Amino acid sequence: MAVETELAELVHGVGHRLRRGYGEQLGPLGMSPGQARALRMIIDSESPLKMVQLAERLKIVPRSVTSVVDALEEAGLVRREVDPASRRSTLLVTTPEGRARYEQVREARRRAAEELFSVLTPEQQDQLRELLSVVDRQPG
Amino acid sequence: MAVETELAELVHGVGHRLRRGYGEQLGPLGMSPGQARALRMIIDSESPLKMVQLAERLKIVPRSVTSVVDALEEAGLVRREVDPASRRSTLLVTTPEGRARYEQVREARRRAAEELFSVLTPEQQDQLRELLSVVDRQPG
DNA sequence: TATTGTTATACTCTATAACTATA
DNA sequence: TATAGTTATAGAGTATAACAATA
Repeated sequence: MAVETELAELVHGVGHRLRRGYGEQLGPLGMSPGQARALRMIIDSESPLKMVQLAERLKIVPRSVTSVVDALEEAGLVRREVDPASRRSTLLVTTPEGRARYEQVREARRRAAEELFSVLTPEQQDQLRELLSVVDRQPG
Repeated sequence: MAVETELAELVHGVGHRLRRGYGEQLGPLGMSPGQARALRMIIDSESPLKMVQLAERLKIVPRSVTSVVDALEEAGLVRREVDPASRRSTLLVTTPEGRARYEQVREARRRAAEELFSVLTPEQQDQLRELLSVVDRQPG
């Protein structure tokens, strides 16, 4: 097998393990990984995000963001507010419940990642992060 | 952000890029990445695979394999045959078209992976493969 | 009783296209 | 006319549960 394709297979495998583990940790919290990821983006943002901005950060199309935010709003974790600066924009603001839930989500995420990557020494984790950063931060 | 969760984010991002690139390469061939992956497993196997065995190798449940194989069979790339050794088992055999198509699929896969990982030197690619192997080959 | 595969169903993640409201 | 978001729809990938056929 070509060197590159083997790498592809490994990324696939590790990603699979990650989703499985994270999903299990997340299950009791009643959220999907995608919802948790969106909640994180919303909370981590300095200023309230618009739908389009969340789409950009999640690297998905605006229509797909609508579904994710619907779920978060229905769960009472975020609210949609009309942007005072332009009525066609929606601002996403977190509720106290959303922020509380996110603390649990972050802990679940930490546990899942630690479980998976603890086979590596801290130095190896650094190396891995370095290499993946190069791949993930190239244009395109 | 914790070291581990940052790693999780990077694996997610690289996986996303990989699926996107591979999907684009694969589009003209009329196959999804999942179908291509299954076809590869079937062809790479020494002896004809049973459905359960394919499920194990793809790390998905047997029910999910049924759908993938349905698609491959409908496209004329594989055939289901009754196992002479046990009538409740199904053997998966490739057609000449399946094997020809796989050559194209493999080339598409090679191009997608090369495009993504060519920002790394060959030595870095080795390193990355080493590290990911450790993570992916742990039990669980 | 255990194994193999399937029917039926559903959830997550994501997309394109067409439309509405606003700018 | 361009932008922000939504309704409608679809497809890929995966799962659980119940069941039939076979062993």
